[in-house]
Amino acid sequence: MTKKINQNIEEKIEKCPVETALDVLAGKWKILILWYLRAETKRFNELQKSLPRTTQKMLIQKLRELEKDGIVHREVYPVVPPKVEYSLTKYGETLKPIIKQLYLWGEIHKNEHT
Amino acid sequence: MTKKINQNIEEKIEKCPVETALDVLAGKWKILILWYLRAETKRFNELQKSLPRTTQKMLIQKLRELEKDGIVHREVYPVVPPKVEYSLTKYGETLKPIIKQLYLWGEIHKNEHT
DNA sequence: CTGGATCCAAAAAGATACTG
DNA sequence: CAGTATCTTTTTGGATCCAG
Repeated sequence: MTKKINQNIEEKIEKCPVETALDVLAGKWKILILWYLRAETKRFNELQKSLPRTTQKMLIQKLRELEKDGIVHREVYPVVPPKVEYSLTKYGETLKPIIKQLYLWGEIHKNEHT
Repeated sequence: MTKKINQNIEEKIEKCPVETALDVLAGKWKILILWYLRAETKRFNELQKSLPRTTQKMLIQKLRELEKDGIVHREVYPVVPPKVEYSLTKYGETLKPIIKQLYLWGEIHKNEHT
């Protein structure tokens, strides 16, 4: 236990802050998921429609990782048919400026990039 | 009727600007490479030292991709021993605000992230 | 029907040895 | 010093099946 903690501390010391952010955001589709959750809570199938190029499996997988990292909140309603809503946590909200910069860049350069 | 159909088509066809940015930045280590090139030209082995947790192969592979996308410039000096320098292009410089936001976020949250 | 799990193939990333 | 070549591991993609 102590060994593991020390390992983590060591890693953190030499780790660049940019890498800290990437630890949370790396992984395909994650940033895009946050983008679509930026303003509102969404049901699972709404997210699926927003991300037509991903698969159900990947979406679930990435949502679980984001949930684990405390970025996304998952609310299950015990109803029939099933209903699950996803939203940003307070912590997740702090990522918005990053997403916004990505959006701004994309807006400007979308025509240059085939 | 027609209106609704058009709306749906638009939504499906149009790519979100965030995705445009991710097209260029996705891929492990890419953003970190840009971070280390943000202020200065670096030789290949300097980059390797800056990114101790990546492998030579990945570094080369990602540098090639960034070069292909016009973000990084590769300058080869025909000397012995070989010397290759990497730097941001003008286009690459436009990504700096994104990197800066990632840095700022990491600075603030590096201690919260277990 | 919605949300999720499982199996298998493909692609990306990692480790390591070798070269001009 | 700056790469290649090759092999193993991890991540992602697709299809299909399951529970309520």
